[in-house]
Amino acid sequence: MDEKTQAKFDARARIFKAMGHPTRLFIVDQLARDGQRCVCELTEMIGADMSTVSKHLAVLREAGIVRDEKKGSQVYYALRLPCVVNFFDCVESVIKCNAKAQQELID
Amino acid sequence: MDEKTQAKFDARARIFKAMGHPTRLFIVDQLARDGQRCVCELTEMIGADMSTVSKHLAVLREAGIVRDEKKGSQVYYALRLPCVVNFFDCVESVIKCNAKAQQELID
DNA sequence: TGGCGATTTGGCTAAAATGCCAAATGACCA
DNA sequence: TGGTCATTTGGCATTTTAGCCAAATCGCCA
Repeated sequence: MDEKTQAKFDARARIFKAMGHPTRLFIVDQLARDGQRCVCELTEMIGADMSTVSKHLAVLREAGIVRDEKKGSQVYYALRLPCVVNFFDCVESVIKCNAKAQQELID
Repeated sequence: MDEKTQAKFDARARIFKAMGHPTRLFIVDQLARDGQRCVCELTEMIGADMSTVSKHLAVLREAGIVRDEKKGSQVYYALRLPCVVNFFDCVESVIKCNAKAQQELID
């Protein structure tokens, strides 16, 4: 694999890696539904330490998946590109397909 | 986050995590193009140890993204659901959007 | 200005992911 | 059957991630 190809797949992988955590996917899902949420709202929904949620948000931000906007002392996050939601349909198909294959092993 | 929600996002995250590595994305891309490839072909394209490639393929297989088929002494891998390729369009948009934002910082 | 609430950052430990080598397994052919 | 090629598995060192606490920032209002 040449250097350019490597760089291309590195960049792509960074996006997937950023989505590859249940808490971060939950955040993406929430933002897709509600448009925007502040850190404290997300923290309450998730039920983890706020510093943990803040770090997850930083991962998403650094990957370019979300953007942040300060409003007074609060910081609101929103999806930068709504298309990331399209991922979920296919992911659900994979999960369904997995479940079906599991079932067939049992039958 | 209740237990059921947690499980749902765990399952989703597993798929993204499996795609979250440049070598594995390269494999997915190749399989999307060529339909199927054996381990030795992929190993040569990637230029890593065959055991490393085999382990990456195992990650994709366990996530349900690829399936394997033995043909004699070789093992061919293929995408289980072609829709995963749709991911790439949006990922490219995010990358383009990131590049644009970077550019604007410089200007 | 002092203090409070919201958020981020630093630091630390435990867990998971990577990638190589070496060894085991499996299929095939002489 | 012995040998060889393709693949997987085990083991190990190194790096990266995750999540908590404590401390530092930042904005705002009395």
